Amino acid sequence: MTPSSRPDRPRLRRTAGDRRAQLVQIGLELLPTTPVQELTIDEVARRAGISRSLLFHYFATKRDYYTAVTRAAADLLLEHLLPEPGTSTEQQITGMLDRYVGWVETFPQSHLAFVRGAAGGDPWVSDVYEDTRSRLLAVALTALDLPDDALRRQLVLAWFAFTEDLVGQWVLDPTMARAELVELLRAVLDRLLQVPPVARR
Amino acid sequence: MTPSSRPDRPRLRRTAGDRRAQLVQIGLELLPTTPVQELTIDEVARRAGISRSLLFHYFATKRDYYTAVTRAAADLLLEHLLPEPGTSTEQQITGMLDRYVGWVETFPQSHLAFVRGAAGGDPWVSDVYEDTRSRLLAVALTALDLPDDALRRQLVLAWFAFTEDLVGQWVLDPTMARAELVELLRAVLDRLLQVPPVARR
DNA sequence: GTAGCTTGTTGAGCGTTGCTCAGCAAGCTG
DNA sequence: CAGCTTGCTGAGCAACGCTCAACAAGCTAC
Repeated sequence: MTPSSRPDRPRLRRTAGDRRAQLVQIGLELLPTTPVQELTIDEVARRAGISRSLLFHYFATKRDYYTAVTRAAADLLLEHLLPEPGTSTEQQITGMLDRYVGWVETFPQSHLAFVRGAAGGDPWVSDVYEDTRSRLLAVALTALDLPDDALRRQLVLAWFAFTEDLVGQWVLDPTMARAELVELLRAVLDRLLQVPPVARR
Repeated sequence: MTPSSRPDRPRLRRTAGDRRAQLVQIGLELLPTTPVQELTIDEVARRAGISRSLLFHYFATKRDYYTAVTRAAADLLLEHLLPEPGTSTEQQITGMLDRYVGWVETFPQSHLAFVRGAAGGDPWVSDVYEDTRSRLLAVALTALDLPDDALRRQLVLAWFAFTEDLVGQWVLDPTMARAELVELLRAVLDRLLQVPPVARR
């Protein structure tokens, strides 16, 4: 394109950590527009201004690469959702919910790509997704101050799926105010946790 | 491998319809073990005993092919779930739920592959998934004899996600009797449809 | 300063896979 | 058996994941 833009600059080296971080960062930027598994090594290498080979120096396999990218995305989300430890149960839960909705509102594409891509096809990536869900579950159970028997775990996880889906739809077609959405989700979880007696009679 | 198994049989021709059906069928058989997008044309052609080229005669693109396969899988599921028109509302809903759980119990792999693959990466395949959900929604709303305002649609769709997730977990770790699971899901839907006032105050 | 080492980096190239295209041949019709 | 339709194939191209031997940037030691 611009042939004289960088005629023969003296090829600079980065530290291993820098390069890795840069490559993952590029992956994160590509995630919203590209289904995870369709990231092409060529494209990433081109953006980073390096050769394909170098990418394979840092990530043995394409899978390794986009698994790392997915994990990074998951970590970002998780970090964003974590409640401040000091506050009350109610505030922690509502806060997480609210931040989650905000996140989806801010990066709808990104979030869709993550949820879908992560849940999709590749077992490796699914593992990252499962793991993230599981960590979130632990946080939620702690915040709710609930024991984590198998049934309750299942219910809360399924409620995650409910929430993910509803928020995803709501972003596309806001049928209510944002605060109401959060309140609704909170109410559903509340009622849900009162249901379990069904399984115990 | 077995060099004399079919030495020079006189190459038989199938009708276009037959061939298409056979190819889709092969795709359906491969679905449980293979993430949709990882179906390789070579493998399918090999199983069908035809050349790669022929597959492209019927499906212009690999995407076209596995979209067709996914749609076929979705149709199978839908057909299996459809309620008998004569029966009562309650029986229709419970029946669908029961058949759904049975389906997931019978083909856990297959179902997982469908849900994940369908929700995953590729927009084309996601469309099939969305479409199936939407058709199921119409059936459910009719069975429940509910008006389909936007909010209710969103809630029932989100409940689908809840159900999908919970049943998926339950199959891996049956925390209750099957009948109880169905009853629980039914109860959750019921309470959910009583919540909407939240959005209307 | 320069020899020497570590290690970030590259280019050439191989196998697989999605896809194209020109042409062959099965099986019908007259 | 001529002629037509159309199911079907093989050769081959481009893109992509991945390998490997070798180059060179930038540090340390003398």
